[in-house]
Formats: sequence, structure tokens, C-alpha cells
Amino acid sequence: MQKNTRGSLIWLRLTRFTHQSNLLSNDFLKQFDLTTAQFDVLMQISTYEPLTQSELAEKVTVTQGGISRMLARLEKEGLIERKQEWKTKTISLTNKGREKLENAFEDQLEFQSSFFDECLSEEEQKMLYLLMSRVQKNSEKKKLPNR
Amino acid sequence: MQKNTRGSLIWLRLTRFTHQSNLLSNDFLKQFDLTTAQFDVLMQISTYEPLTQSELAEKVTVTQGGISRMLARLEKEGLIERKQEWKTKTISLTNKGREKLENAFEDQLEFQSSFFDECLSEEEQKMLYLLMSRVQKNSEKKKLPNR
DNA sequence: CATAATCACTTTACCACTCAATTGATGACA
DNA sequence: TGTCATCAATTGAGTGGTAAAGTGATTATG
Repeated sequence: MQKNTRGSLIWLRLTRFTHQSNLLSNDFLKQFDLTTAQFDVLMQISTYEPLTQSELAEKVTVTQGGISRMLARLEKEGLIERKQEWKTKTISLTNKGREKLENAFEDQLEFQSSFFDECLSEEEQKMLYLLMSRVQKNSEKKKLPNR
Repeated sequence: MQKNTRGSLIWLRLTRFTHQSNLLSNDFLKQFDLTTAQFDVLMQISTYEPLTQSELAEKVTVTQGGISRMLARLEKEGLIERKQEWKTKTISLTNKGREKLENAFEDQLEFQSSFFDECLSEEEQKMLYLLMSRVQKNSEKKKLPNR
């Protein structure tokens, strides 16, 4: 079995970094009693509310089933509301949810940025964003038939 | 709530891509009856065998508990062997495991590479690898106290 | 020598995701 | 009007991750 390809090495770096930064982010968000995934969906809701579950699932690239459970937890915690409205459910933040998000927002973005600020210049960050945008969009195109 | 930082945008692209490519990779590996995670640990075992569970956990950056269950499943499928050896367990591939890995290896690496080959030039890929190496190493430094 | 500490691994309970099957409401049409 | 298709959301079974508590053998120490 010969040596790895460049692509597979990039891929490894990406997965390892994402995994690692997720852990650190979870740890960081503990102070706000949130997880990274929860922060992510709260952000999306706050940006696009009101929206349906399927729309949200699309935004955070998670399956219907995943979103359903996630939202059930968030609802139980009182951070979001689901209103059955003419066949679909419309979701929006509660005041408690909005507060919690506003509370964590700045710090979390600062935290996320620190991963790059600490080791890349402006220029390099722009470059990385550009490259990753291309790569990510390309992977979107490969999407499985109906997701 | 103001707009996102550059860092947070990069972060989003990275997580979305990693998630998406993982799904596609799982789908791709279905033909070999493997998951991405399983391929990952089989690769590491094949490279470093024989090794202990803790060493493996280190390599794939997963917790002890996670590795324990993962290996239990792989053992049940007959792909790996665990030999209790003087207090630690030494793991190695079985012939079946080795075969399966060799079978999938080329195709999977080709598949991983395609994500980048399809949208980046040589130069750009080198650049991306360089940047991600820096970023990933930087995140390693931030590791939580005892992992 | 007995008890305590340590070490490698396992187990449990939880979160977050998948796919696939199911439920339940809406709307269409014979 | 009854049935049938459709569509959003839910549920069930499974994977893969975490943290934290538990187990059992080995080594240290009082």
C-alpha cells in the first residue's frame, strides 16, 4: 500500500481540525450552557426567522430527522418556539433564546476567529476563505440525489 | 447583532464541507461495506500495527471510550484482533481486515482527492495544505488539559 | 503483607447525526 | 364524498462521538 495522495492529506487535516475545534468550541460554550451545534442552529434561526423546519434543515445541512430532535431539545429548554401553522411548523426564537444567543454571540465569534487569527495573516485568511469556498461549493454539487 | 467575522465564515465553510464530504464518503464506502470512521481507524492500524488502544485513540483523536466501542464492532465483524497482552490489549488487522482495506484503499484516496482536484489547481492545493497544516497545528496547541 | 494508587480498558448516559418507515394533515379527483 | 397522493414532521434503529464512573490487574508503599 503506497503513500497517501495530497488530497487525502488535506482531507485529514480538515477533518482533524474540524473535530478538534468542535471539542474546544463545545468546551468554550459550556459557560453559556450551549453546544456548538445548538449555537449554529440558533444563529441560523435568528438570521432567517421565521422559517420552517425543512428550510432550517437545509441551512444547517442536517436531515429532517436530525433537526426534529434538535429542535425538540431546544424547545424543551425554552429557547425556541414551534407553531403549527397550516401543515408546516414555523420556528422562531423565544426571548430567552434571543438573550442567550446575544449573550454568547460576540465571544463565540471571537473564539472561532482566534483559530485563524493566531496563525494566519489577513492575506492568508482571505486566501483560505477563497479556497474553502470553492471546495465547499464543489462538494455541494456532488450532493446525494435528494437531500 | 452585527455581521459575521471572516474567521467565523471560514469556520462555517470548513464544518459544512467536512460534514458534507463525510456523508458522501460514507455513501461511497458503502460498496465496500465500510464507514468513513472505520476506514480511518483501519488505515491507522495498518500503518502502525501492532499498537495498543490508547495509542490508536491518540492517532485518530478519539476518546478511549469511543475507540473501545468502535473496536468492539470491528472485532465482531472480524476485521481486527485484540490480544490481551500483559495488561494492555494489542490490536492488529486480521487477514479479512487487511483484504478489505486493500480493496478500498485506492478508490477511497482517489475519492477524497477528487474533492480538491475538481476545483483547485496543483498550486492552490499546495497552498490549502500549507494553510490548513498551520491552522490544524495551532488548534492542537489549544488542546484541553488532559486529552 | 495489606492496602492504596495507577493504568488500560469498558460501560453508561447523553448528544448529534444518519436512513428509512410512519404519522397526520391537505388537497385533488373520480 | 371517499380515497389517494403528497408533504412536513416524527420516530426507530444504528453509528460515532463525549464525559465520567466503573472494573480488574499490576505496582508501590507504610
